[in-house]
Order: sequence, then C-alpha cells, then structure tokens
Amino acid sequence: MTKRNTKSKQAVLDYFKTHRSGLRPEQLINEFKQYDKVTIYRILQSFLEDGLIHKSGSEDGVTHYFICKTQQGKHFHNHYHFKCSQCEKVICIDKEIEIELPKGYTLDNVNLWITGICDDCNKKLSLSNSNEKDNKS
Amino acid sequence: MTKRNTKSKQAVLDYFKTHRSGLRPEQLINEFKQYDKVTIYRILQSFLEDGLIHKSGSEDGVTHYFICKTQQGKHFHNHYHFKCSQCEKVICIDKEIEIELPKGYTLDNVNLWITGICDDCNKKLSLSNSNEKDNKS
DNA sequence: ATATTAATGCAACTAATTTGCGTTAAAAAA
DNA sequence: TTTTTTAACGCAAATTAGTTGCATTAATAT
Repeated sequence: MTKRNTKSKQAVLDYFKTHRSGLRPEQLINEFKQYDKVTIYRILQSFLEDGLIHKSGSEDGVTHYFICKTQQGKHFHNHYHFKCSQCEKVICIDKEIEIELPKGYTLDNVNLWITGICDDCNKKLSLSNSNEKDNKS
Repeated sequence: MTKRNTKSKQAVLDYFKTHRSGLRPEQLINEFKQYDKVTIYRILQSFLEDGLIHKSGSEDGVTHYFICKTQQGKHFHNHYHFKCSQCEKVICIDKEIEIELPKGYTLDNVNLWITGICDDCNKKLSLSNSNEKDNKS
C-alpha cells in the first residue's frame, strides 16, 4: 500500500509552509506536543523520502530541515543556508554558487552554511546604536 | 595558571599534522586507545580554544576537526571541505569562495561541504571500468 | 461496512558527547 | 632539587539526539 495522509503529517507540512526558516526536530517536537517525538522523526523521514523537504547539518552539528521549493528530488548547488547569529533563524537562499574543484575531482552535492547577521537584525542593531548615542547619560 | 603541554596533547597534535584529512573524534579515540575518550574530547576542546584546529559538521551530521593552516583565530571564507563518497576521506581545500548575500545581510563565517569523488578514486574507478571491458566473460 | 496495513505511542535502546569527582603529573615556587 | 599548586586525566554516570520493537489505532482500498 502507498503512503497515507494523516493529521499529524498535514500539521507538520503546514508548519513548514508557514515558516521560511529551517526547522530543527527539537523545535517541531516542542511545537507539536500532542504527537510523540518518534512520530515527528518518522514524519520528517517520510517527507525526506518524498522530496518534500531536505536535510542539512549546520556548522555546529545541528540537523535542520527545509521545505523544498522545487521538488526535483536531489538538491544541488543552487542554494545555501544562512543562519543569523542574532535571531538564530535559518533561511534557505536560492542562489547559484560557483564551485571550482581541484583537477580530477567530481562533484555530487554541496552543503553551504553561512553565519552572519540578517537584514532585520542589522536594522534593529543600527537603530539601537543610534538610540544609545541620543540617550547617553 | 596557564595550559599544560602533555604527552597526550602532543601525540594528538602530531597526528593532526601528519594527516591532511579531517578527523572525527571516533577515529582519534580508536587511534589513541591508551587515552580515555573523555581525554580526547577535552584535548579537542582545548585545541579549539587555542585556535589550533577548527570544527565542522559534515552534511550528514558527523563532526570533523581540521588543523588550522593559518592560526588567525577565526576561519573565514577561504576554505571548504570535500568528502569523497568513495574513500570517505575528508580534506580541507583552501580556495576563495565568492558569496553574494541578499541586501542587508552581513557575513561572519562560511562552512562549505562538498561531496563527490576525489582524484585518486576517480582514477581507480576508470581503471576498474576499463578492466571490466577487457575481461568480459 | 470491513479488512488491510501504514502510522502512531510508548518504552527501551544506541551513539555521541558531557559532567562530576577523586587521582595524577606538569610546571611554578621554594 | 624538592615541594606545592592545579591543569589534565581516568572512570563512571548523565545527557542529548535519534532509532528500534511491538502492540494499538486509524487511513484507505475493497
């Protein structure tokens, strides 16, 4: 028999769709307390198999899942992950990356994580900086 | 008091120096059975603090450690990690990567993992392929 | 409606890493 | 060189992330 559509799967998929950012299993487990963590892991596994999401470990070793914008199975060198070190949000940015490998090397897959400050946080930071200047005691 | 130089630390550092490839804790634990695994983890932690090595999680979530060629503390966008899916070796390749971030985003750190086939394995593969052709039964 | 079996919940397990604590051994001080 | 100080060590136990087994529940094909 084929796969089944269940409430839990639907709920998790909806959650992915309303969150641009990458999601950690732990986040989902907390968000969906009504379901067992095993169920969450199995749902993620199932979505992976269906090519609905993709998985990537951040530089500090934490697994993140991302909804796939294009469902072409594998995800090649046309996106990367950005983690804001201020708000901790992770987003998946679609942009071609130029990779030049040494002679004789061939490429299968690319996993690129960038840490930095996102636009929102940069704006907030520059705002609070100028406030500090104004209100110095 | 400051940090101490011990036999175990020296041995692990030497091991790093004689291995171009990235090392997993598990590998080191096996290599240095004379030391407790906790000691290995603490040595790695200590080297990290001293900027002697850097840490990076591969796309399948396995932590790897790399000796730092330049000891300038942080490691910025001038290297990436290549894992050969044939021989499983991981090497750190120094090569500038062009990263173009969306407007308003600023960059701290880059962690790039590439999976593919290395030069050595590609050669072996093409060799065994041509042998197959010659010796077909 | 009923039968089939995918999906679930719970408990227990595994692997990777960390913490606590008493002991050992670098290296600073005597 | 000997003594003292405490960083580093070894061992056991804890923690965290993720997995497995199995009996039960609920989608869905008949």
